[in-house]
Amino acid sequence: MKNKNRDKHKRIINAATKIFAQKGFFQAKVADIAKEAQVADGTIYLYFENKDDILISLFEEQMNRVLEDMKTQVLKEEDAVKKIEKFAFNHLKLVELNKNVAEIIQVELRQSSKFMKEYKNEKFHEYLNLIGDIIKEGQKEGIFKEGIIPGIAKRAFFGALDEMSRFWVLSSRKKYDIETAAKQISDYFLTGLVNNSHQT
Amino acid sequence: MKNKNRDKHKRIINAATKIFAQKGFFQAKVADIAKEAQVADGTIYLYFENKDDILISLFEEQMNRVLEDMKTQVLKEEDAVKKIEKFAFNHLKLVELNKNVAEIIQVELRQSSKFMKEYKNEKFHEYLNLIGDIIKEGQKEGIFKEGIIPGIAKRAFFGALDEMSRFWVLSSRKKYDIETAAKQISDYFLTGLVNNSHQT
Amino acid sequence: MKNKNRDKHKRIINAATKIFAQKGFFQAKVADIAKEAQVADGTIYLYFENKDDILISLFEEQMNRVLEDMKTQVLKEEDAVKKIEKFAFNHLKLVELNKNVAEIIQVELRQSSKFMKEYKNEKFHEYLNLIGDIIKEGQKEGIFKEGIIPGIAKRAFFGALDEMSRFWVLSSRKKYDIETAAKQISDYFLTGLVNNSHQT
Amino acid sequence: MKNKNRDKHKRIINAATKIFAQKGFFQAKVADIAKEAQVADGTIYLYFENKDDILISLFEEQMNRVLEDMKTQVLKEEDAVKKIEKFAFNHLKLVELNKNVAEIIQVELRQSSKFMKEYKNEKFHEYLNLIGDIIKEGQKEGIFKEGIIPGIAKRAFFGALDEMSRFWVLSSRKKYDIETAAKQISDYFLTGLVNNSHQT
DNA sequence: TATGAATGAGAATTCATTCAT
DNA sequence: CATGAATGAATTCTCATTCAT
Repeated sequence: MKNKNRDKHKRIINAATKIFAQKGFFQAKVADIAKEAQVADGTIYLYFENKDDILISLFEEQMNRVLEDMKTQVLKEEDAVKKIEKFAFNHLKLVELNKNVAEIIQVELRQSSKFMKEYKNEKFHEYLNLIGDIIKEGQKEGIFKEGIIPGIAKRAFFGALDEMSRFWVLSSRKKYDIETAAKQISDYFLTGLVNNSHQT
Repeated sequence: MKNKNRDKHKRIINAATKIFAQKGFFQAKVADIAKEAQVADGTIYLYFENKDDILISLFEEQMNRVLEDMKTQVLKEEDAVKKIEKFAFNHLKLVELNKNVAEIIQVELRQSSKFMKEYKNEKFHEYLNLIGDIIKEGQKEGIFKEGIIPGIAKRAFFGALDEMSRFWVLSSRKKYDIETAAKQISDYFLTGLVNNSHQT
Repeated sequence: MKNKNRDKHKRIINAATKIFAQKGFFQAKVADIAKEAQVADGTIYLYFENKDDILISLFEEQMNRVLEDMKTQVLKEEDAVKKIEKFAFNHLKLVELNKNVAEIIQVELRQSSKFMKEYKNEKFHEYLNLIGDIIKEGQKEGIFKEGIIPGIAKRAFFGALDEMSRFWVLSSRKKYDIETAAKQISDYFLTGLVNNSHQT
Repeated sequence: MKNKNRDKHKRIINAATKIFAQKGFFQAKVADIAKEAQVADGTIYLYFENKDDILISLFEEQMNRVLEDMKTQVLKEEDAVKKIEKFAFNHLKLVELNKNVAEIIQVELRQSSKFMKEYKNEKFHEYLNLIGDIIKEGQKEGIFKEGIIPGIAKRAFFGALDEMSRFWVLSSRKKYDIETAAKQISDYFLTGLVNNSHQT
């Protein structure tokens, strides 16, 4: 019984993930999701309050998974530099493995402040703070410059990765492979664009 | 007559900018825009094909302005490093001055691939390429590392600035001032987070 | 312009009157009303907030008419006895002339306390009070017994007439004619059933 | 087993009585009734054909009780005058004791002709005929005027009582007590409003 | 050109009823 | 007999777009 419930809930979430990614929240019809999940339209409402609730639940659940994944991976690394590199690689990897989820989070999450005023996206902040914590740790260890403001740096780093993923998500084929992109981006942040050996 | 036309067109674009920023594209009603622009609902359709067209035109026109602005500003600087710094500052400045425009570009532009399949967002690519060109120029001059892939770096830099603006746009009050944020972000990209004087 | 608006408003009210009377409020579809009124479904919502609002407006407007009618008629009579008789006749006459309106007021009005909690049916109370006033007047003139409680008597009299109309409204053909019914009912109330010449 | 069945049937009827009275037939959900009766939604359909059938059964059963009650009480009285008085008092008493039943009969019964075309409300006519019989009896005995048409008078009397009950049922508190109201109403019908000692 | 009343297709949601367990 | 999860038909209301004035 519990299993079947779980199963249907999951089927709906998965269907919604696919449909929302395909069409976007507003253009996705509840009927589309039901069809994809192979349940009746009404069944959706046994598991979710309304259309908004599907999106919110989807966020929560997927973000939970992503968060766990990332935490585990990052903790494996010892120093802050490695952690940053790992984060970059992992983020892009996760995006590749969950294109639909990524697309929704990228595209629809941004609207959250519009259509779900009360919904505070805590999971997202947790995710951002993983970066913030690495930076603070790096500063404590003297590896990262003192002047860096973690609240800005975490966003900058996330934004860089995010824009890269968007590029992938929205274009059909990848121009650069994950390893390259991750290495490039973490390198920019770690050592900068400027050529140190160059003398002006 | 031509003037009057221009005037009404502009009034509608401005109204749409405000309304779209406020409610998002899908939740903004054409009637809302008409009201804000102080024209009749039907009048909108004398100047625009349909609702989508309002959004597209808005992008084009606003992006044109932004592009011109940015080009002029960046050209004033001599070397690539200064140009990067200027770009960062200017971008955030523009966001502050055109909160509504920024919000639309941030939130709604992302959906563009969804609801306007055929619309290729060239202006945005031009904007991105401003960064790409600075980087290439820097590389040519030997200031920037050779290994940097401009196609990736331009996105990373834009993404960093963009995430910062989103933070501003979506939160009501700014935690960091523009100068600080711009300096921080361009510094990350120019010289990295890593403390060079630190010996491991 | 004003005329056309009035016209459509009226057409919708009339259509609603017919449809509500035929099927009852809950089983009447807005689409039915629109069809009957020969307007598009959406047009209804230019003139009324929602389905409830149609019913409420209908009440208000029809009751206004009925109230005016009745006031004028009753005022023509001089003494309370004649007024009571006139009221009875007029009430039944109005019911006959506006079968649909009567049916709605009879059948649907009763539910008002259920689905429109906030709607205070003042018109109906005004109507009831027309009877109450006649009774008080009769008492003041010494024609009616002092012990009569107008608050009860007005309801009793109205109830008697109303039940009679319900009988007519719900059955297809009238068993008794209006004059007879009105005379009978007002006689019951004026002089009672008891045969005074009879000696126990 | 039979007992248990009866019990569940009764529980459902009682629950339905409460819920219908509270919300009205159309706004009452079968699930509400099931919950109130502490049975599963599906169980209802083991005892009743459908939602309509619940209402019809409810009428039948409750009206049977009311009818029996009233017959017994009225038969105790000897003459027609007393019987009328008794009927009035009893009716109002029954309404008070079974507010929910009264509310349903008052509000929902009126719609019966709409949603259950084939359902002929015989019990109600039996109830009405109790009054009719008293009147005929009174006429036979010479107590009541010959000119009175029982078919009209029974409705008038019932309507008067019914309107009074509606007033009670729909308002939260009673303004007049039962004895007063019953006495007033039966007096109106027995001896009329007109003051016989008054000389015009 | 400008208007805004009218249109009607479209979508979310509800809930009586069924049926596998 | 009892359950309650699942169904899907049905209905209200919205809003982009049109068109007569």
